[in-house]
Amino acid sequence: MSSHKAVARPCAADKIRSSARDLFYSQGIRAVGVDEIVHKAGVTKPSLYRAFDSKDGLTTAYLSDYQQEFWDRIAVICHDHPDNPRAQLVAYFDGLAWRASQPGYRGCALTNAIVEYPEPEHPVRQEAARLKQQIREWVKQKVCALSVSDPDLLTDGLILLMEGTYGGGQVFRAPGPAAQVGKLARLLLSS
Amino acid sequence: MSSHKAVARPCAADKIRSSARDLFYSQGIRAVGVDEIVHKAGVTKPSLYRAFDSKDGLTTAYLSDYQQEFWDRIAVICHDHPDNPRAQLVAYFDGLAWRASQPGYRGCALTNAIVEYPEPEHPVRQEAARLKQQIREWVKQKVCALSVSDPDLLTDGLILLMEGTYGGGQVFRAPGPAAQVGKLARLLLSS
DNA sequence: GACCATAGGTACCGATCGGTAACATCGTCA
DNA sequence: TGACGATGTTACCGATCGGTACCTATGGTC
Repeated sequence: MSSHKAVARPCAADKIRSSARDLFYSQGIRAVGVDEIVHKAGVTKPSLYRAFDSKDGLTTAYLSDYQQEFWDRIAVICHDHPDNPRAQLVAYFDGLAWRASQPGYRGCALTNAIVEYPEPEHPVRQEAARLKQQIREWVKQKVCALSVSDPDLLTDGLILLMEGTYGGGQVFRAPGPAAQVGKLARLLLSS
Repeated sequence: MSSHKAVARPCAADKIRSSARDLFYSQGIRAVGVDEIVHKAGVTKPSLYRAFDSKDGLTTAYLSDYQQEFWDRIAVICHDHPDNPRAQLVAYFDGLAWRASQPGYRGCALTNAIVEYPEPEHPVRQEAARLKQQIREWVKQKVCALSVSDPDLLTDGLILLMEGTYGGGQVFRAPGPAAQVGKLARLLLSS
């Protein structure tokens, strides 16, 4: 990647990505203007449009960055529980329950983006849906390694628990139903 | 209410509420301008601002209308399954699974509004959160009438399944995990 | 018919939006 | 030194946003 040099002196594009990541996640995509993004990043608007072709282009980059954070968490979990898909799934849901109980939790950036961009042909929505499908397939793969009676139903149940936490974590004040998602995932996994 | 006369000659406010309901739900609140709303309603902008003090005021009215549709569905279900809270819950989740599998499904208007308006003090968000709390209490009340071992955990599980269906129904193409929410609710109810 | 409240229509406002043109400045490396 | 690529500066564009002033038409009451 481009991390060992970029950390020392982050270029404008990186500062913009970081600024957009924080603002888009906490305030929503449509609610944040490009002026606010470049101001927080300490750069100017032409720098944004030199690195990204449009606000939509920056938004898809934001979704990609957010998804990378997901895979980073998964990598840590898989490292902590090697060759134990059940423990990996449980660890993810325990971490999710914790994050969803923190102040400022705003759910999943991909789901939120799909809510904000309902048009099926919109590039932001298509990218978010594509990345979501990858998550679904990761869960399905882990469930299939469990040799349960109905892996498809269990996968669907875990996905609904995840999405429910993304939504319920924003909707209800802590401690909300999202705090119990670890227990509920265990319940589903053992039935 | 104001239905028996309003149907014969719907006043401007009613036409605006109906137009806003369709546009806000299908395209999102921030994505729809007041010009589009009044154009679809066949009225003009001053009529909107005579009936509502602002777009936010119209939006909270939209959320209230949407919530009423929820209570109407609940009323039908309770009429179909009197004195049987378990059957009432199951019937709701079966209906939800069906709706979430229809084309154009966009989840819950209240949850979507909270995603679109993350600021805690925003009146739209506060109204949506207030109405959501009513739903949570309805579920809790039904679950408590069931005399199960851990009613709080079951309530949280059912809420997460609901919210998961709202999100997952938009994110994944049919047939997605949302289609299984009826089975999964039964599974949770019998454990 | 005189009167009045309510609703609709036309035209417009200032602010903000995403996006761009043209030019100055800086650091790096040959 | 000189050339170059990346960034900063300033000013601007057309479109769209939420919201409003002003006038006219309508319907009911006395």
